[in-house]
Amino acid sequence: MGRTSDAKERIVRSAMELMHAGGYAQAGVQEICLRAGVRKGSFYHFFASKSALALAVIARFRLFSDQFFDRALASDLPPLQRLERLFQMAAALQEETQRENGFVKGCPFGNLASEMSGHDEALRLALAATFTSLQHRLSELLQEAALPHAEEKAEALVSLFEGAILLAKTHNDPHLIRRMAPIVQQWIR
Amino acid sequence: MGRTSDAKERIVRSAMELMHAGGYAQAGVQEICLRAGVRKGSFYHFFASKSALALAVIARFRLFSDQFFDRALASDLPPLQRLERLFQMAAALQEETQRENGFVKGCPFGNLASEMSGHDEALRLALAATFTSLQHRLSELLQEAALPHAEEKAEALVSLFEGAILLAKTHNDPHLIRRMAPIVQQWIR
DNA sequence: GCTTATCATGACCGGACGGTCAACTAAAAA
DNA sequence: TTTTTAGTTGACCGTCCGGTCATGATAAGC
Repeated sequence: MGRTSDAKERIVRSAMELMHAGGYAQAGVQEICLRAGVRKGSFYHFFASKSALALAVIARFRLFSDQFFDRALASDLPPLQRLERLFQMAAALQEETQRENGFVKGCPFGNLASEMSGHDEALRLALAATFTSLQHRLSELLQEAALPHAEEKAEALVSLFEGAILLAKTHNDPHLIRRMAPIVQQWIR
Repeated sequence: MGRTSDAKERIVRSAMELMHAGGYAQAGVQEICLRAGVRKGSFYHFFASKSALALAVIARFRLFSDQFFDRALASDLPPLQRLERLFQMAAALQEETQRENGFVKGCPFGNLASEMSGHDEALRLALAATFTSLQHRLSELLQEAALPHAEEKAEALVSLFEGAILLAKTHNDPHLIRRMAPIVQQWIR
């Protein structure tokens, strides 16, 4: 019943772009609506608050990242080569955002985590779950490679991965992520 | 000539606390002044803008971090054990901030970098220089341990270090940083 | 003690912020 | 076709934002 609309979808897409590029605080509700072609009144028909939108944004980014990790870690290569492909693909992604925006946007989860996890518990938990998910995928990969202490090493790999993206953003040098690939190869054996 | 004052100092200290705990956007000029016991008019006597203050805050944090790295990497231990001490000390620091604030504050540089380096070039450069400084220290340490590819490995270690702190903040689990210590030992050899 | 440069004060600015609401429109279900 | 319900609109709210400025207080240098 009632009319249908893709406004909610447009709002989420708009918020994904703005929050990824400028962070949560920088992305104003007004600005998000403007880019989505939606009036602010409609925004609050779909979302109870800005932080509720952020939750939806994180969920949507996870769809992207899950597909990304599916491709990066696909079983068409030996485990350690998949790991290298993960870093190479992440580097390529950040190189692309640098070409388009002039600066490296970084990881949407890492960015929101450092900005929000101190004062929004719901967002913090959603972000933590995202990192845990990647950790589990990497842990399975390391187990497949018959490496000991897979869980702990996977945690370190996630740290290295997020840290490399953060440094790439800070130096505005996406190639930094690429330099991690051979080191990971060497370290993980 | 003219009167003297420690108001500028109080402002910087106040801003360090608030920006570390809540980030740049969350720390309002008003709130910073309130905690410093200074009226807002005085603030703009000492600082041209909020982002000028942030620059001073970063510089002041570097004094702290330089001392921190001096102690962590001091030559009273073999190189690799100094590296372990770095992670142990960082973990202890985040454990302390968690006890005091209820949540892990994370790295002041990493937090500001992910929030600001996309839209404030001066801050970005100050933050990048900070990471480069740590990288150089670690590179020298690795060279002292006669390890090849010291510069590249140092870059990876900085990534791992910052990433671990970011994950510790996201999971609100400072112990995560401690778990990196043995893995670094194993990886770096 | 007078001058002078520094610091302090508090009112004020325009605008942006997140959020609200009652009235209205339109499409799906009956 | 009528009802029902979801979606749309734009004006509006109070608050806080970073930033300004004229005026007044105070201590250092002479």
